[in-house]
Amino acid sequence: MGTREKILAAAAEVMREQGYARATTKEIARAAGFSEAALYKHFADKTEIFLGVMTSQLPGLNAVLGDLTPGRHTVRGNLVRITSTAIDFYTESFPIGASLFSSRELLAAHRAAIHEHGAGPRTPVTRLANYLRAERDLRRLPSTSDPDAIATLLLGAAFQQGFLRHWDTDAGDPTTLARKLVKAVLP
Amino acid sequence: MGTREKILAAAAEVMREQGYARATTKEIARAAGFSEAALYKHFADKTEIFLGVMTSQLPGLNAVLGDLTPGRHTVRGNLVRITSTAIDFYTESFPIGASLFSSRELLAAHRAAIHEHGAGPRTPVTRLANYLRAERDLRRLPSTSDPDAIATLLLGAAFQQGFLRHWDTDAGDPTTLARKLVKAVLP
DNA sequence: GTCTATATCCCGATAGAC
DNA sequence: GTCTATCGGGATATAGAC
Repeated sequence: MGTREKILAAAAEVMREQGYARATTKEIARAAGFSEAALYKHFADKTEIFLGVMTSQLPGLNAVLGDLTPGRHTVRGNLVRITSTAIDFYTESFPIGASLFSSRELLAAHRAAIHEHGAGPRTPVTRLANYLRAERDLRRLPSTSDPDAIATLLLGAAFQQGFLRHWDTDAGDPTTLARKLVKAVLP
Repeated sequence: MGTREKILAAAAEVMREQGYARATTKEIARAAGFSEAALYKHFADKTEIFLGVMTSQLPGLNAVLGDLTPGRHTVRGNLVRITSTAIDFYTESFPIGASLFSSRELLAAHRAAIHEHGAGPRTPVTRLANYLRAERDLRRLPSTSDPDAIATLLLGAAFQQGFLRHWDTDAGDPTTLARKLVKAVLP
């Protein structure tokens, strides 16, 4: 693992554990085992470090969404798996994502950065809705069901769980909850 | 409005508009029309100001939930109104709520403060679920429906919308979305 | 109660040696 | 590429006059 990667991993760890306010260059450097000056040989400024964390250190929800193949397994099973994974994903990324609201500049910089990748926080919802539309076309979902609404509901609930799990540490098993939620949207 | 209230209102405004990082004592004092020293005559420290904002300046979702009376109006109409209000509520409070993740101390302090009031971020979900249980007992909901799941889905989706609306400013009308979501969870 | 002025600290970022 | 040392600035919080 190169210096750059070590710095990003350390930054992600500090942000998760201590919050953005404590994620100072000094603290990141200490956690990475380098001097502060070394950070600035690999990144232009602190915002660039933060953007690097967002794009490379957060676990991928998209990878799991990519495995979704219409017609394979059961729709219900696929939705449970996606919802459960989404709960874990949002739980992990919530503290770092929330840091975006520390400053308008950070939010704007991040928006610009990921806009270049053509992705965004709505992407998972869109992809899940597209999958559901395909299943509906295959007659594996009633023609009356609303793919967009179902995707919004399931991933929205997963998103909020990501927040709530930092509040109550004693939240239940993601899969158990996912099963209940899916049952409520699939007739 | 007393000095204390002016300070809290100014602090809330700055946090919403500029983010927590820019919500410095200097900036809050300027927005409130006082000196920085005046802040410390009314609050012990900056954390106390933040806690005051959280408890007194955020709009109440609970007030609307209190208006819910099982058996009155239609279940569908009630759910649309709650969901739509929740979208607005979460949109307004998201930037300030996200600031909680700036530091572990802030999160811990806030948790302790609202624990005394016996409330928390799960309260709206619980109250909505209780309302739905009552409607189910009145046979206005199928006996097979899951009140907890429906409440989690609707308020979860509203919560995520609160975030997404800060990303895309061009999000649709809350009521229109609320109607689609409610339709998907009510058979 | 509110002000001006200041103390103290620590942040992000850079200079320059090796 | 990495270090030590340091700068300029701005943060929270306080002292003391009115």
